[in-house]
Parts: sequence; C-alpha cells; structure tokens
Amino acid sequence: MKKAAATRLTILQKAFELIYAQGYQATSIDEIIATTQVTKGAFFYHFKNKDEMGLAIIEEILKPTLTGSFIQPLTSNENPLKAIYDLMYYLLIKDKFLKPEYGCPAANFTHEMTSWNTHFSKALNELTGQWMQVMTQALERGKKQGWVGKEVNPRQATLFIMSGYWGIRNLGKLGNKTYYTAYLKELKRYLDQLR
Amino acid sequence: MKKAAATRLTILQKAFELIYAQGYQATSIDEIIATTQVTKGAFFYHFKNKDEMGLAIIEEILKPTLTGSFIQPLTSNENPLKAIYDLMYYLLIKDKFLKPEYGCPAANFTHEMTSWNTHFSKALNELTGQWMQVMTQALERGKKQGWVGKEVNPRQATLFIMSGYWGIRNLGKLGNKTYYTAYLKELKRYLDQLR
DNA sequence: ATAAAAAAATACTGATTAGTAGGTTACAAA
DNA sequence: TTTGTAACCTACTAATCAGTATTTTTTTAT
Repeated sequence: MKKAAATRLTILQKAFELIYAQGYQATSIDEIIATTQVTKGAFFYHFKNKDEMGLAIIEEILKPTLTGSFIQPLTSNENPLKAIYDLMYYLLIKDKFLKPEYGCPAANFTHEMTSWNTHFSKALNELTGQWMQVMTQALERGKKQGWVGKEVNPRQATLFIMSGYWGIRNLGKLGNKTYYTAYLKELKRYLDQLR
Repeated sequence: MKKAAATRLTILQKAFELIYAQGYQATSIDEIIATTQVTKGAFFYHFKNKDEMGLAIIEEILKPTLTGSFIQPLTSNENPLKAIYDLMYYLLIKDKFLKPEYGCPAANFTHEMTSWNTHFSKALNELTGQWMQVMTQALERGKKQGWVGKEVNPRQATLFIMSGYWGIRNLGKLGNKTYYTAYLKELKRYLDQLR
C-alpha cells in the first residue's frame, strides 16, 4: 500500500514538472514514464487515462500548493493591501519553483485545456475561485478595520489584481524579467490608491 | 500568381481560426487541409513545415490586426486614459471576433509556444512590444497635455494595464462573462487615479 | 507458508502525426 | 503551338501517440 502510493506520487510530481515546462499536450505518457523510470503498465494501473492523471495533478498537486502558498498568506489579520503586495512579490521574485519562462501552472492549464475539456475547466474554476474568494474576504476584512477605503469594491478589486497577476506571468515569458519589477511597482501604486 | 496567393491566404485564415479555438499543437495539418479543401501537396508547397505556417500567421494575420484594432485607436490626440478605456471596452465587449471562451490569440500563442520555440517568442515579443510602445507614447503625450498626472510612469502603467488585459482574457475563459464587466469597472477606477 | 490480490513489467496495437516522393495540371512566355 | 515552371494532387512513410492484453513479480491476509 505504501510503495504504490509512492510511485503514484512520483508520476504526478514528475508529470507536473514536465507539463509545467512543456504544456500538457506536448508532454507524452512515454516521456513521463521515461523520466520516472515507471513502466507503462504501472502508469495505467494508477490512472485509467492521461486526462485522469491531469485532473489528479490539479487536485493533488496544484490545489494543495495553492492552499499553502497562495491562500494562507491572505488569511492573516494584518493590512490586506500589504499582504497582497507581499504575496505577489514572493510569487514573482522570491519563489524559486515558479519560473518566469514557464509562467503560472494554473494559468497554463487554463489556457491549454479550457476550450476542449470541461472537467479541467471545472477543476480550474474551483482553484481560481478559491483564491479569489480568500482575497475578496481579506479586502472586506480590511475595509472593516480601516485599512481599505470604503468605496472599494472587494470582489472587483480582487478580479483586477488577479488579472494582473495572470497577465504578467504570461507576459513575463516573453523574455524580459524586468517586467516583473516594473509590474510590482505599479501594483504598489494601485494598492496604495485603495487607501 | 493571384490564385496561389489566394489559397495561401485561405490556409492562413482558416488555420488561424482553428488554432485560435483549439490551440496550435491541437490543430493538425490534416484538419487544416480538410477544412480548407486544400490538399497536402498544396499546403507544403506554400509552407515548408507547420511552424513556418505558424510564424506566417503571426506576421501576416496577427500583426496587421494588431495594427488596425489595437494600435490605431491609441494614436489619436484625445485623452489617452479615455482612449485606453474605450479600447479595452471595445476589445472585451464589442468585438465579435474575439470570443471570451477562446481568449486572446496573441496571449494563447505566447502561452503555448514561448517556452520551446524561440522564433515564436521573437515574433510575439515584437507584437506585444509594438502595442506597449504605442500605449506608452500615448500616456507620455497625455502627461504633456495635462491629461495624465506628472508622477505617472508611462512604461510602468502600460505594463500594468497590459498585464490586466492579458490576464482577464485568460480568466474570462473560465466561464463567467461577468468577469469582463467587473474588470472594466475597476480598470476605470485605476485609470481615473492616473489623473 | 500459501493463496489471493495488488502492483508492475513487457510487448503489442491501431490511430494519428508531420512530412515526402513523384506525378499531374494550369498557365505563362517564346 | 511548344515548353518551362508554378501550383497542385495522390499515395505513401516513419515516427509517435494513447491505450491494451498478457504475463510476471510483489505484497498482503490467512
């Protein structure tokens, strides 16, 4: 029971890395099993097809990561505007797993899968929805505590901030890493204007 | 000489539509020639391989469109903040060619190709660079004319705005079209704060 | 220890992929 | 009208793809 769970996890992790760097469709099962040293029989024992593996990656790799790195920092009781900026700074500059040239895993998935696979859309919608909800709540809390201006619409602002993050992650692929720092400066400006 | 140019253009246009809806890798040459009624021999007479066709789409379809719809509206001498908002409103709401569920063609290409094909990166970088340059210039002009605050950094603001646009185009794929209107409202707020 | 079931290995299939080889038609200039 | 070439067509290939059938090994329960 333990060894099996380990190989399953190995497949998911290695596959995730490959997909993050190359895209879902460009990553073949043959390539996954070659880099994991797992045979095809073992692969299809754990996943009945490629898409089921893709969904498992979202559920078992992406979602826990999101909860840890993207959501928890927004649940504190400090100034949400500061928390949001710090989070973005961390994600764009500090985090050594997310690479500019590969963009954002969730955004990549969304881009690639949404138009043809509704299961993926649903799973990804939950993913982003969760993040947006937490950020919205943080801004609402900030309003009550006086950190955030009364005229601010939390849901609207959240959407705006998230759009910016998704966009800069994609734009950042086009080479210039200075994009990130310039983006962050303007993000700070924008956040300051929310009071 | 004329018939040939016509078939070439047909291929590019139909292929663009398919790729816009499905992605580059998911669109096979066989599918392209099936929908265009062009034979494989004709296809490979006009393009020496699939990637060359992809680059031709960027150069001959995407770039001219960009110039017409994305750039020209920013070259007027009116308030650039209004011009930017109107442009975004047009692109997100009015334009009937760009569909929410398919996102932005240029962003899609970037997402899918950048990490593994440097030729595409270069072409796409030119594309976005051109748009950013024009928007930056519009904001600089606006500063001189008093439309835009003196403390505003045009390049920085442009990057921020473009990030938002690319991001909302991608987020918009996840179903809810109300994302667009909420985004536009907050964009207005942001633009107003640039004076 | 042994039977049963779980996990993994091997070797394959049929479909699809990008691309090619070689021939045919259409059209221009001479 | 002939001839050369641009444009196009048909039929194929080799590689790769996701997925399967069958067998073997490993683990677990008794």
